[in-house]
Amino acid sequence: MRNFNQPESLGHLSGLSSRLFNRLLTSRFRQAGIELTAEQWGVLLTLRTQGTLSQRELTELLYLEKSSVSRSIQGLVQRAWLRQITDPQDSRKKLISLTEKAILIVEQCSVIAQSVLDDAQQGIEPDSLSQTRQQLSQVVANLRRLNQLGES
Amino acid sequence: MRNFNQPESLGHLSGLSSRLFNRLLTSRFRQAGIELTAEQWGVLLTLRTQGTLSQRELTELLYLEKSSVSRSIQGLVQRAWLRQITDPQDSRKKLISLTEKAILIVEQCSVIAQSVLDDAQQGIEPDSLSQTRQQLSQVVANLRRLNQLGES
DNA sequence: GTATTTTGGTTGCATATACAACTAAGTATG
DNA sequence: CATACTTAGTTGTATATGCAACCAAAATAC
Repeated sequence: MRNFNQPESLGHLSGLSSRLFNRLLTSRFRQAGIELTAEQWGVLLTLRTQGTLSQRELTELLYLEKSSVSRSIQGLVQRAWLRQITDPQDSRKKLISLTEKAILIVEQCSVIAQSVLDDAQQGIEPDSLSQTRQQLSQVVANLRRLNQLGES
Repeated sequence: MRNFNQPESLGHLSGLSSRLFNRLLTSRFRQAGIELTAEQWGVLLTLRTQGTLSQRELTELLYLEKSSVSRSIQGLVQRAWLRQITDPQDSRKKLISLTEKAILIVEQCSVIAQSVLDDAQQGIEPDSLSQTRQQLSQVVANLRRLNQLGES
């Protein structure tokens, strides 16, 4: 085992953190009467800030496989939170946008998401917090590059 | 939307980081001829450092639902990487331990996991890295507490 | 202008995860 | 001791995710 230390590794910590964030977020949505998973929330929020997007654009912004995005969208379309129309310019593309219903929900969910974030970051100095975000972004950038290398 | 900023939120960053870590880890395992997912690796490593554990103990260490652990173990037992024996003292409990085969694999995988970690952390000062780990641990602790509150 | 390649999406399949309902075994209460 | 409660695990169901194989439409090559 040498000096490999699981509980303190960034891989382990980020996984744990991600899972716990998602659990809390989903549970607070449910408390508010909104049946929405953390992942679906990510899709809705991205569309709210970016406007109409093709599925491919969503895969790049969320850094997910196209199949994952495809299925996530199927569910949200069924629940009438997303509209999916074929691009008249390019009939391969499907343009995804929020319905009016979803826009209202996103407003509510934003407040909840902010509360989760605030609660999770309790007791941490804003300065060191922004440094942490910066480091994590660097790690994410490194990993993106490394994952892409593997693909070629 | 006010000032809620998705791409920089810790929730989003940790999710992204976790997913990318797992992808890279799995892909390097595969390159080394080892069919092992990042999650299964977490189970094996925990057992390697902690020794024999009941499934309940594993759920606490990994902070997973008992059902997730149950299924993960089923797969690893089938592949003869884990032994699962009923506790003679308490026949509800199932004691899980690594097989000899798995111990050898864990050795190989430790090297790979360390390389992933090193590569991911490239370009970050060791000092700020340890600070980042500390902050993330604090966030995880906060989230654990908050999730538990919701349960009661 | 057809043939090939690339691109955008979907579907099949496997693992991961949570939650809820369930079973079996041990513990506690009267 | 019998009933109730608690604990350890499993199974059903739903979503999430990745990978590979596939389809259809667009772009490129010749």
